[in-house]
Amino acid sequence: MQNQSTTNGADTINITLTDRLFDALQRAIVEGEIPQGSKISEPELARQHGVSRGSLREAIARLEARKLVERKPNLGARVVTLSYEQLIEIFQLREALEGMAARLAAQNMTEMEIEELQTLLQQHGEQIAEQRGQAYFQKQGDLDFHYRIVQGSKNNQLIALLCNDLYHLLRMYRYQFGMRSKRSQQAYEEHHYLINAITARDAEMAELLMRQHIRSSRRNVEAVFLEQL
Amino acid sequence: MQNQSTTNGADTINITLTDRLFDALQRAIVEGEIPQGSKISEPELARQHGVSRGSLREAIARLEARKLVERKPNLGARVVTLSYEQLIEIFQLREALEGMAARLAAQNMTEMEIEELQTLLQQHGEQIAEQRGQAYFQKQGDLDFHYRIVQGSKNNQLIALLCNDLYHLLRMYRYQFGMRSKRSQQAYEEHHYLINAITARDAEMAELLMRQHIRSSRRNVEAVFLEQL
DNA sequence: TAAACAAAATGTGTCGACACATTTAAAAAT
DNA sequence: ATTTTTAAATGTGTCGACACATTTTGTTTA
Repeated sequence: MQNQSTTNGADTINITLTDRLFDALQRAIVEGEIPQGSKISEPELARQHGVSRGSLREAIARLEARKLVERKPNLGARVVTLSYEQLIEIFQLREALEGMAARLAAQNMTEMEIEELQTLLQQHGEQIAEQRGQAYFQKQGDLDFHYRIVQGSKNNQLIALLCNDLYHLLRMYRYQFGMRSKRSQQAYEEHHYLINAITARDAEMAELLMRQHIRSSRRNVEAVFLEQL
Repeated sequence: MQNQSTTNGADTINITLTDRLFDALQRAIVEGEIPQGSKISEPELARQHGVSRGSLREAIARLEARKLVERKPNLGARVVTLSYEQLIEIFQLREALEGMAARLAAQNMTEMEIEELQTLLQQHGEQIAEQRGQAYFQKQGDLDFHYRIVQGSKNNQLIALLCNDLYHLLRMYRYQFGMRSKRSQQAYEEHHYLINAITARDAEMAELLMRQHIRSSRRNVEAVFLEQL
Protein backbone atom coordinates (compact mmCIF):
# COMPACT_ATOMS: atom_id res chain seq x y z
CA MET A 1 0.00 0.00 0.00
CA GLN A 2 2.77 2.38 0.84
CA ASN A 3 4.99 3.10 -2.11
CA GLN A 4 3.87 1.11 -5.07
CA SER A 5 5.24 2.38 -8.32
CA THR A 6 1.83 2.88 -9.80
CA THR A 7 2.35 1.82 -13.35
CA ASN A 8 4.12 -1.48 -13.17
CA GLY A 9 2.66 -4.59 -11.70
CA ALA A 10 5.91 -5.81 -10.20
CA ASP A 11 8.16 -6.55 -13.14
CA THR A 12 10.09 -3.37 -13.75
CA ILE A 13 10.80 -1.05 -10.88
CA ASN A 14 10.07 2.56 -11.62
CA ILE A 15 11.98 3.02 -14.81
CA THR A 16 10.70 5.98 -16.68
CA LEU A 17 11.31 9.56 -15.72
CA THR A 18 7.62 10.33 -15.85
CA ASP A 19 6.96 7.58 -13.32
CA ARG A 20 9.40 9.00 -10.82
CA LEU A 21 8.13 12.49 -11.41
CA PHE A 22 4.58 11.34 -10.89
CA ASP A 23 5.43 9.66 -7.60
CA ALA A 24 7.35 12.68 -6.39
CA LEU A 25 4.63 15.13 -7.30
CA GLN A 26 1.93 12.93 -5.86
CA ARG A 27 3.77 12.77 -2.57
CA ALA A 28 4.38 16.50 -2.56
CA ILE A 29 0.72 17.22 -3.20
CA VAL A 30 -0.63 14.67 -0.75
CA GLU A 31 1.62 15.91 2.01
CA GLY A 32 0.83 19.51 1.30
CA GLU A 33 4.30 20.49 0.16
CA ILE A 34 2.63 21.95 -2.86
CA PRO A 35 -0.37 23.67 -1.30
CA GLN A 36 -4.00 23.20 -2.25
CA GLY A 37 -5.29 25.32 -5.05
CA SER A 38 -1.87 26.52 -6.06
CA LYS A 39 -1.17 26.95 -9.71
CA ILE A 40 1.38 24.69 -11.29
CA SER A 41 3.79 26.43 -13.61
CA GLU A 42 5.12 23.90 -16.05
CA PRO A 43 8.36 25.67 -16.90
CA GLU A 44 9.18 26.28 -13.26
CA LEU A 45 8.36 22.80 -11.99
CA ALA A 46 10.20 21.26 -14.91
CA ARG A 47 13.27 23.31 -14.09
CA GLN A 48 13.07 22.48 -10.39
CA HIS A 49 13.03 18.78 -11.13
CA GLY A 50 15.48 19.05 -13.96
CA VAL A 51 13.26 17.50 -16.60
CA SER A 52 11.66 18.62 -19.81
CA ARG A 53 8.17 19.98 -19.94
CA GLY A 54 6.99 17.01 -21.96
CA SER A 55 7.75 14.53 -19.22
CA LEU A 56 6.26 16.79 -16.62
CA ARG A 57 3.12 17.12 -18.65
CA GLU A 58 2.56 13.38 -18.73
CA ALA A 59 3.02 13.23 -14.99
CA ILE A 60 0.48 15.99 -14.52
CA ALA A 61 -1.95 14.17 -16.76
CA ARG A 62 -1.79 11.18 -14.45
CA LEU A 63 -2.28 13.36 -11.41
CA GLU A 64 -5.33 14.76 -13.12
CA ALA A 65 -6.72 11.28 -13.66
CA ARG A 66 -6.38 10.69 -9.91
CA LYS A 67 -8.14 13.95 -9.25
CA LEU A 68 -5.20 15.46 -7.43
CA VAL A 69 -4.93 18.32 -9.91
CA GLU A 70 -7.42 20.02 -12.18
CA ARG A 71 -6.52 21.30 -15.57
CA LYS A 72 -8.25 23.78 -17.79
CA PRO A 73 -7.24 24.28 -21.41
CA ASN A 74 -4.86 27.18 -21.89
CA LEU A 75 -5.14 28.10 -18.25
CA GLY A 76 -2.89 25.46 -16.77
CA ALA A 77 -3.14 23.05 -13.88
CA ARG A 78 -3.97 23.71 -10.24
CA VAL A 79 -3.74 21.43 -7.24
CA VAL A 80 -7.25 20.50 -6.18
CA THR A 81 -8.88 22.29 -3.30
CA LEU A 82 -10.20 19.94 -0.67
CA SER A 83 -13.64 20.53 0.71
CA TYR A 84 -15.79 19.11 3.41
CA GLU A 85 -18.48 18.31 0.86
CA GLN A 86 -16.11 16.28 -1.27
CA LEU A 87 -14.87 14.41 1.76
CA ILE A 88 -18.40 13.35 2.59
CA GLU A 89 -18.89 12.24 -1.00
CA ILE A 90 -15.78 10.12 -0.74
CA PHE A 91 -17.05 8.50 2.42
CA GLN A 92 -20.22 7.56 0.60
CA LEU A 93 -18.14 6.05 -2.18
CA ARG A 94 -16.08 4.10 0.30
CA GLU A 95 -19.15 2.83 2.07
CA ALA A 96 -20.38 1.33 -1.16
CA LEU A 97 -17.06 0.05 -2.44
CA GLU A 98 -15.50 -1.26 0.74
CA GLY A 99 -18.81 -2.74 1.75
CA MET A 100 -18.74 -4.78 -1.42
CA ALA A 101 -15.08 -5.56 -0.84
CA ALA A 102 -15.88 -6.96 2.60
CA ARG A 103 -18.67 -9.06 1.13
CA LEU A 104 -16.37 -10.52 -1.48
CA ALA A 105 -13.54 -10.93 0.99
CA ALA A 106 -15.77 -13.10 3.15
CA GLN A 107 -16.28 -15.30 0.13
CA ASN A 108 -12.85 -15.25 -1.42
CA MET A 109 -10.13 -14.81 1.17
CA THR A 110 -8.04 -17.89 1.79
CA GLU A 111 -7.90 -19.39 5.25
CA MET A 112 -4.33 -18.25 5.50
CA GLU A 113 -5.18 -14.68 4.60
CA ILE A 114 -7.83 -14.67 7.27
CA GLU A 115 -5.38 -15.96 9.83
CA GLU A 116 -2.90 -13.25 8.90
CA LEU A 117 -5.61 -10.68 9.24
CA GLN A 118 -6.41 -11.97 12.71
CA THR A 119 -2.76 -11.77 13.65
CA LEU A 120 -2.62 -8.19 12.42
CA LEU A 121 -5.68 -7.25 14.40
CA GLN A 122 -4.25 -8.89 17.49
CA GLN A 123 -1.14 -6.73 17.16
CA HIS A 124 -3.32 -3.68 16.94
CA GLY A 125 -5.09 -4.75 20.08
CA GLU A 126 -1.80 -5.10 21.94
CA GLN A 127 -0.61 -1.72 20.77
CA ILE A 128 -3.76 -0.10 21.95
CA ALA A 129 -3.61 -1.84 25.31
CA GLU A 130 0.06 -1.13 25.88
CA GLN A 131 0.59 2.45 25.04
CA ARG A 132 -2.87 3.56 24.15
CA GLY A 133 -1.09 3.96 20.83
CA GLN A 134 -3.57 6.16 19.16
CA ALA A 135 -1.06 7.70 16.81
CA TYR A 136 0.05 4.61 15.01
CA PHE A 137 -3.20 2.80 15.03
CA GLN A 138 -5.35 5.36 13.38
CA LYS A 139 -2.79 6.44 10.86
CA GLN A 140 -1.40 3.18 9.56
CA GLY A 141 -3.12 0.31 11.27
CA ASP A 142 -6.57 1.23 10.10
CA LEU A 143 -5.34 1.61 6.55
CA ASP A 144 -3.51 -1.73 6.67
CA PHE A 145 -6.61 -3.49 7.82
CA HIS A 146 -8.83 -2.02 5.16
CA TYR A 147 -6.18 -2.62 2.56
CA ARG A 148 -6.02 -6.33 3.28
CA ILE A 149 -9.73 -6.73 3.06
CA VAL A 150 -9.84 -4.95 -0.27
CA GLN A 151 -7.11 -7.25 -1.52
CA GLY A 152 -9.05 -10.18 -0.16
CA SER A 153 -12.00 -9.36 -2.37
CA LYS A 154 -9.92 -10.64 -5.30
CA ASN A 155 -11.79 -8.20 -7.49
CA ASN A 156 -9.12 -6.40 -9.49
CA GLN A 157 -11.37 -3.54 -10.52
CA LEU A 158 -12.23 -2.87 -6.92
CA ILE A 159 -8.62 -3.19 -5.82
CA ALA A 160 -7.33 -0.78 -8.44
CA LEU A 161 -10.04 1.72 -7.75
CA LEU A 162 -9.61 1.78 -3.99
CA CYS A 163 -5.88 1.22 -3.67
CA ASN A 164 -4.72 3.33 -6.57
CA ASP A 165 -7.26 6.03 -7.31
CA LEU A 166 -9.07 6.77 -4.10
CA TYR A 167 -6.36 5.93 -1.63
CA HIS A 168 -4.11 8.87 -2.34
CA LEU A 169 -6.88 11.40 -2.33
CA LEU A 170 -7.96 10.07 1.02
CA ARG A 171 -4.41 10.26 2.30
CA MET A 172 -4.35 13.88 1.23
CA TYR A 173 -7.36 14.58 3.39
CA ARG A 174 -5.76 12.87 6.36
CA TYR A 175 -2.61 14.89 5.97
CA GLN A 176 -4.17 18.23 5.41
CA PHE A 177 -7.19 18.07 7.66
CA GLY A 178 -5.38 16.45 10.53
CA MET A 179 -8.14 13.85 10.93
CA ARG A 180 -7.54 13.31 14.58
CA SER A 181 -10.03 10.90 16.01
CA LYS A 182 -10.52 9.39 19.42
CA ARG A 183 -12.19 6.46 17.78
CA SER A 184 -9.27 4.06 17.77
CA GLN A 185 -10.70 1.90 20.54
CA GLN A 186 -14.07 1.71 18.88
CA ALA A 187 -12.58 1.19 15.45
CA TYR A 188 -10.61 -1.71 16.85
CA GLU A 189 -13.77 -3.30 18.15
CA GLU A 190 -15.55 -2.81 14.89
CA HIS A 191 -12.66 -4.44 13.08
CA HIS A 192 -13.06 -7.32 15.44
CA TYR A 193 -16.71 -7.84 14.60
CA LEU A 194 -15.84 -7.63 10.94
CA ILE A 195 -13.17 -10.26 11.11
CA ASN A 196 -15.56 -12.57 12.92
CA ALA A 197 -18.05 -12.26 10.11
CA ILE A 198 -15.35 -12.96 7.56
CA THR A 199 -14.10 -15.96 9.49
CA ALA A 200 -17.65 -17.28 9.55
CA ARG A 201 -17.82 -16.63 5.79
CA ASP A 202 -20.90 -14.53 6.38
CA ALA A 203 -20.72 -12.23 3.37
CA GLU A 204 -23.95 -10.40 4.05
CA MET A 205 -22.90 -9.59 7.60
CA ALA A 206 -19.40 -8.59 6.54
CA GLU A 207 -20.76 -6.03 4.13
CA LEU A 208 -23.17 -4.70 6.69
CA LEU A 209 -20.49 -4.33 9.35
CA MET A 210 -18.05 -2.67 6.99
CA ARG A 211 -20.66 -0.17 5.92
CA GLN A 212 -21.51 0.60 9.51
CA HIS A 213 -17.85 0.96 10.30
CA ILE A 214 -17.27 3.47 7.55
CA ARG A 215 -20.46 5.31 8.39
CA SER A 216 -19.29 5.66 11.98
CA SER A 217 -16.00 6.98 10.74
CA ARG A 218 -17.86 9.49 8.61
CA ARG A 219 -20.01 10.63 11.51
CA ASN A 220 -16.89 11.16 13.53
CA VAL A 221 -15.48 13.37 10.81
CA GLU A 222 -18.74 15.28 10.63
CA ALA A 223 -18.67 15.83 14.39
CA VAL A 224 -15.07 17.00 14.35
CA PHE A 225 -15.90 19.41 11.58
CA LEU A 226 -18.94 20.83 13.26
CA GLU A 227 -17.06 21.60 16.46
CA GLN A 228 -14.45 23.42 14.42
CA LEU A 229 -16.94 25.99 13.21
CA MET B 1 -24.22 10.69 -21.51
CA GLN B 2 -23.55 10.27 -25.21
CA ASN B 3 -20.71 12.45 -26.40
CA GLN B 4 -19.49 14.56 -23.61
CA SER B 5 -16.14 16.10 -24.24
CA THR B 6 -14.62 14.47 -21.24
CA THR B 7 -12.33 17.15 -19.96
CA ASN B 8 -14.39 20.29 -19.85
CA GLY B 9 -17.34 20.84 -17.63
CA ALA B 10 -19.29 22.83 -20.17
CA ASP B 11 -17.36 26.04 -20.65
CA THR B 12 -15.00 25.37 -23.50
CA ILE B 13 -16.00 22.90 -26.14
CA ASN B 14 -13.28 20.47 -27.05
CA ILE B 15 -10.47 22.79 -27.84
CA THR B 16 -7.20 21.03 -27.64
CA LEU B 17 -5.90 18.58 -30.17
CA THR B 18 -5.30 15.99 -27.49
CA ASP B 19 -8.95 16.20 -26.47
CA ARG B 20 -10.19 15.49 -29.96
CA LEU B 21 -7.66 12.74 -30.40
CA PHE B 22 -8.70 11.17 -27.14
CA ASP B 23 -12.36 11.20 -28.10
CA ALA B 24 -11.61 9.75 -31.52
CA LEU B 25 -9.41 6.99 -30.17
CA GLN B 26 -11.81 6.18 -27.39
CA ARG B 27 -14.62 5.78 -29.89
CA ALA B 28 -12.47 3.68 -32.16
CA ILE B 29 -11.48 1.40 -29.33
CA VAL B 30 -14.92 1.11 -27.80
CA GLU B 31 -16.49 0.27 -31.14
CA GLY B 32 -13.79 -2.23 -32.00
CA GLU B 33 -12.36 -0.30 -34.92
CA ILE B 34 -9.03 -0.78 -33.24
CA PRO B 35 -9.25 -4.41 -32.15
CA GLN B 36 -8.70 -5.74 -28.66
CA GLY B 37 -5.17 -6.55 -27.69
CA SER B 38 -3.69 -4.87 -30.73
CA LYS B 39 -0.49 -2.99 -30.32
CA ILE B 40 -0.55 0.73 -30.79
CA SER B 41 2.32 2.09 -32.82
CA GLU B 42 2.79 5.70 -31.88
CA PRO B 43 4.49 6.84 -35.10
CA GLU B 44 1.86 5.16 -37.25
CA LEU B 45 -1.18 6.38 -35.32
CA ALA B 46 0.29 9.86 -35.13
CA ARG B 47 0.75 9.90 -38.88
CA GLN B 48 -2.75 8.56 -39.54
CA HIS B 49 -4.28 11.33 -37.50
CA GLY B 50 -1.86 13.93 -38.67
CA VAL B 51 -0.57 14.92 -35.25
CA SER B 52 2.70 14.78 -33.44
CA ARG B 53 3.66 11.92 -31.18
CA GLY B 54 3.58 14.16 -28.15
CA SER B 55 -0.10 14.91 -28.49
CA LEU B 56 -0.89 11.31 -29.21
CA ARG B 57 1.01 10.25 -26.15
CA GLU B 58 -1.09 12.42 -23.89
CA ALA B 59 -4.24 11.00 -25.40
CA ILE B 60 -2.97 7.47 -24.83
CA ALA B 61 -2.16 8.34 -21.23
CA ARG B 62 -5.80 9.29 -20.70
CA LEU B 63 -7.00 6.11 -22.33
CA GLU B 64 -4.75 4.24 -19.97
CA ALA B 65 -6.32 5.98 -16.99
CA ARG B 66 -9.70 4.75 -18.22
CA LYS B 67 -8.33 1.27 -18.55
CA LEU B 68 -8.95 1.13 -22.27
CA VAL B 69 -5.28 0.60 -23.04
CA GLU B 70 -2.42 -0.89 -21.09
CA ARG B 71 1.08 0.41 -21.33
CA LYS B 72 4.36 -1.18 -20.39
CA PRO B 73 7.60 0.80 -20.26
CA ASN B 74 9.63 0.52 -23.43
CA LEU B 75 7.18 -1.99 -24.87
CA GLY B 76 4.42 0.34 -25.90
CA ALA B 77 0.68 0.41 -25.48
CA ARG B 78 -1.91 -2.24 -26.30
CA VAL B 79 -5.66 -2.05 -26.38
CA VAL B 80 -7.04 -3.98 -23.43
CA THR B 81 -8.32 -7.49 -23.93
CA LEU B 82 -11.81 -7.95 -22.57
CA SER B 83 -12.54 -11.00 -20.51
CA TYR B 84 -15.54 -12.62 -18.98
CA GLU B 85 -13.91 -12.43 -15.56
CA GLN B 86 -13.37 -8.71 -15.81
CA LEU B 87 -16.95 -8.20 -16.92
CA ILE B 88 -18.20 -9.95 -13.81
CA GLU B 89 -15.93 -7.79 -11.70
CA ILE B 90 -17.40 -4.70 -13.30
CA PHE B 91 -20.91 -5.88 -12.53
CA GLN B 92 -19.94 -6.23 -8.90
CA LEU B 93 -18.59 -2.70 -8.96
CA ARG B 94 -21.75 -1.41 -10.52
CA GLU B 95 -23.89 -3.22 -8.00
CA ALA B 96 -22.12 -1.38 -5.20
CA LEU B 97 -21.87 1.99 -6.89
CA GLU B 98 -25.23 2.24 -8.57
CA GLY B 99 -26.88 0.82 -5.50
CA MET B 100 -25.46 3.72 -3.53
CA ALA B 101 -26.45 6.07 -6.33
CA ALA B 102 -30.05 4.90 -6.13
CA ARG B 103 -30.04 5.34 -2.38
CA LEU B 104 -28.78 8.90 -2.70
CA ALA B 105 -31.07 9.65 -5.62
CA ALA B 106 -34.07 8.74 -3.48
CA GLN B 107 -32.89 11.33 -1.01
CA ASN B 108 -31.62 14.04 -3.33
CA MET B 109 -33.52 14.09 -6.61
CA THR B 110 -35.83 17.03 -7.04
CA GLU B 111 -39.53 16.46 -7.58
CA MET B 112 -39.10 17.68 -11.12
CA GLU B 113 -36.28 15.24 -11.84
CA ILE B 114 -38.41 12.42 -10.55
CA GLU B 115 -41.28 13.47 -12.80
CA GLU B 116 -38.99 13.57 -15.79
CA LEU B 117 -37.73 10.14 -14.93
CA GLN B 118 -41.29 8.87 -14.79
CA THR B 119 -41.99 10.39 -18.18
CA LEU B 120 -38.90 8.72 -19.60
CA LEU B 121 -39.93 5.38 -18.22
CA GLN B 122 -43.43 5.80 -19.62
CA GLN B 123 -41.94 6.33 -23.06
CA HIS B 124 -39.97 3.17 -22.68
CA GLY B 125 -43.15 1.35 -21.76
CA GLU B 126 -44.87 2.58 -24.89
CA GLN B 127 -41.98 1.62 -27.09
CA ILE B 128 -41.94 -1.85 -25.67
CA ALA B 129 -45.69 -2.25 -26.06
CA GLU B 130 -45.79 -0.86 -29.59
CA GLN B 131 -42.99 -2.49 -31.45
CA ARG B 132 -41.56 -4.78 -28.87
CA GLY B 133 -38.67 -2.40 -29.37
CA GLN B 134 -35.96 -4.51 -27.95
CA ALA B 135 -33.21 -2.92 -29.93
CA TYR B 136 -33.58 0.61 -28.76
CA PHE B 137 -34.58 -0.12 -25.25
CA GLN B 138 -31.74 -2.25 -24.20
CA LYS B 139 -29.11 -0.24 -25.98
CA GLN B 140 -29.99 3.32 -25.10
CA GLY B 141 -33.02 3.39 -22.87
CA ASP B 142 -31.51 1.35 -20.13
CA LEU B 143 -28.40 3.50 -20.14
CA ASP B 144 -30.46 6.70 -20.06
CA PHE B 145 -32.40 5.50 -17.08
CA HIS B 146 -29.34 4.52 -15.10
CA TYR B 147 -27.61 7.70 -16.13
CA ARG B 148 -30.35 9.89 -14.70
CA ILE B 149 -30.37 8.09 -11.42
CA VAL B 150 -26.63 8.45 -11.08
CA GLN B 151 -26.98 12.15 -11.80
CA GLY B 152 -29.76 12.30 -9.27
CA SER B 153 -27.45 11.10 -6.53
CA LYS B 154 -25.83 14.55 -6.62
CA ASN B 155 -22.60 12.90 -5.55
CA ASN B 156 -19.96 14.22 -7.93
CA GLN B 157 -17.44 11.53 -7.13
CA LEU B 158 -19.97 8.87 -7.93
CA ILE B 159 -21.08 10.66 -11.07
CA ALA B 160 -17.57 11.07 -12.41
CA LEU B 161 -16.66 7.51 -11.65
CA LEU B 162 -19.68 5.94 -13.25
CA CYS B 163 -20.30 8.31 -16.13
CA ASN B 164 -16.73 8.98 -17.14
CA ASP B 165 -14.54 6.09 -16.12
CA LEU B 166 -16.70 3.00 -16.05
CA TYR B 167 -19.24 3.96 -18.67
CA HIS B 168 -16.96 3.68 -21.68
CA LEU B 169 -15.46 0.40 -20.63
CA LEU B 170 -18.95 -0.96 -20.22
CA ARG B 171 -19.93 0.36 -23.62
CA MET B 172 -16.95 -1.48 -25.05
CA TYR B 173 -18.27 -4.72 -23.66
CA ARG B 174 -21.70 -4.08 -25.12
CA TYR B 175 -20.25 -3.41 -28.51
CA GLN B 176 -17.81 -6.26 -28.66
CA PHE B 177 -19.69 -8.99 -26.89
CA GLY B 178 -23.00 -8.28 -28.50
CA MET B 179 -24.80 -8.31 -25.17
CA ARG B 180 -28.10 -9.35 -26.59
CA SER B 181 -30.64 -9.90 -23.91
CA LYS B 182 -34.30 -10.80 -23.88
CA ARG B 183 -34.64 -9.07 -20.60
CA SER B 184 -36.07 -5.78 -21.82
CA GLN B 185 -39.56 -6.50 -20.53
CA GLN B 186 -38.29 -7.54 -17.15
CA ALA B 187 -35.80 -4.70 -16.98
CA TYR B 188 -38.65 -2.32 -17.65
CA GLU B 189 -40.60 -3.71 -14.75
CA GLU B 190 -37.62 -3.52 -12.47
CA HIS B 191 -37.14 0.10 -13.45
CA HIS B 192 -40.75 0.63 -12.52
CA TYR B 193 -40.31 -0.73 -9.02
CA LEU B 194 -37.21 1.38 -8.62
CA ILE B 195 -38.92 4.58 -9.60
CA ASN B 196 -41.70 3.85 -7.15
CA ALA B 197 -39.21 3.54 -4.33
CA ILE B 198 -37.58 6.80 -5.35
CA THR B 199 -40.91 8.56 -5.57
CA ALA B 200 -41.68 7.34 -2.07
CA ARG B 201 -38.23 8.60 -1.00
CA ASP B 202 -37.46 5.16 0.31
CA ALA B 203 -33.67 5.18 0.08
CA GLU B 204 -33.14 1.77 1.58
CA MET B 205 -35.55 0.16 -0.83
CA ALA B 206 -34.16 2.04 -3.80
CA GLU B 207 -30.68 0.71 -3.13
CA LEU B 208 -31.99 -2.78 -2.65
CA LEU B 209 -33.95 -2.74 -5.88
CA MET B 210 -31.09 -1.29 -7.89
CA ARG B 211 -28.74 -3.92 -6.61
CA GLN B 212 -31.20 -6.65 -7.47
CA HIS B 213 -31.69 -5.14 -10.89
CA ILE B 214 -27.99 -5.15 -11.65
CA ARG B 215 -27.57 -8.61 -10.21
CA SER B 216 -30.31 -9.88 -12.52
CA SER B 217 -28.56 -8.26 -15.41
CA ARG B 218 -25.35 -9.96 -14.42
CA ARG B 219 -27.03 -13.34 -14.16
CA ASN B 220 -28.40 -12.84 -17.63
CA VAL B 221 -24.92 -12.19 -18.93
CA GLU B 222 -23.63 -15.25 -17.14
CA ALA B 223 -26.35 -17.35 -18.71
CA VAL B 224 -25.69 -16.01 -22.18
CA PHE B 225 -22.04 -16.77 -21.75
CA LEU B 226 -22.54 -20.28 -20.53
CA GLU B 227 -24.71 -21.18 -23.48
CA GLN B 228 -22.03 -19.91 -25.80
CA LEU B 229 -19.52 -22.49 -24.66
C1' DT C 1 18.96 -27.46 -40.45
C1' DA C 2 19.00 -25.25 -36.31
C1' DA C 3 21.05 -22.30 -32.91
C1' DA C 4 23.72 -18.32 -31.76
C1' DC C 5 25.20 -14.14 -32.84
C1' DA C 6 25.51 -9.49 -35.16
C1' DA C 7 23.58 -5.67 -37.48
C1' DA C 8 19.91 -3.05 -39.26
C1' DA C 9 15.31 -1.25 -38.47
C1' DT C 10 11.77 0.16 -35.82
C1' DG C 11 9.78 2.13 -31.53
C1' DT C 12 9.72 4.48 -27.11
C1' DG C 13 11.53 8.05 -23.76
C1' DT C 14 13.11 12.54 -23.47
C1' DC C 15 14.33 16.98 -24.94
C1' DG C 16 14.37 21.83 -26.90
C1' DA C 17 11.99 25.11 -29.95
C1' DC C 18 8.20 27.67 -31.96
C1' DA C 19 3.21 29.41 -32.39
C1' DC C 20 -0.56 31.03 -30.21
C1' DA C 21 -3.26 32.28 -25.87
C1' DT C 22 -3.36 34.48 -21.55
C1' DT C 23 -1.84 37.35 -18.10
C1' DT C 24 0.72 41.22 -16.54
C1' DA C 25 2.71 45.74 -17.13
C1' DA C 26 2.82 50.09 -19.21
C1' DA C 27 0.89 53.88 -21.76
C1' DA C 28 -2.91 56.63 -23.34
C1' DA C 29 -7.30 58.60 -22.88
C1' DT C 30 -11.18 60.14 -20.37
C1' DA D 1 -7.20 59.32 -10.56
C1' DT D 2 -9.66 55.79 -12.99
C1' DT D 3 -10.54 53.36 -16.93
C1' DT D 4 -9.35 51.79 -21.58
C1' DT D 5 -5.86 50.47 -24.91
C1' DT D 6 -1.63 48.71 -26.12
C1' DA D 7 2.52 46.25 -25.60
C1' DA D 8 5.62 43.18 -23.24
C1' DA D 9 6.16 38.91 -20.75
C1' DT D 10 4.96 34.65 -19.38
C1' DG D 11 2.68 30.12 -20.12
C1' DT D 12 0.44 26.43 -22.68
C1' DG D 13 -0.22 23.52 -26.94
C1' DT D 14 2.15 21.34 -30.47
C1' DC D 15 5.91 19.85 -33.11
C1' DG D 16 10.33 17.64 -34.82
C1' DA D 17 14.76 15.58 -33.43
C1' DC D 18 17.92 12.66 -30.91
C1' DA D 19 19.36 8.79 -27.57
C1' DC D 20 18.58 4.48 -26.02
C1' DA D 21 15.80 -0.01 -25.87
C1' DT D 22 13.58 -3.57 -28.31
C1' DT D 23 12.48 -6.21 -32.16
C1' DT D 24 13.49 -7.95 -36.60
C1' DT D 25 16.48 -9.42 -40.14
C1' DG D 26 20.48 -11.46 -41.89
C1' DT D 27 24.72 -13.90 -41.18
C1' DT D 28 27.77 -17.02 -39.16
C1' DT D 29 28.69 -21.19 -36.73
C1' DA D 30 27.87 -25.74 -34.80
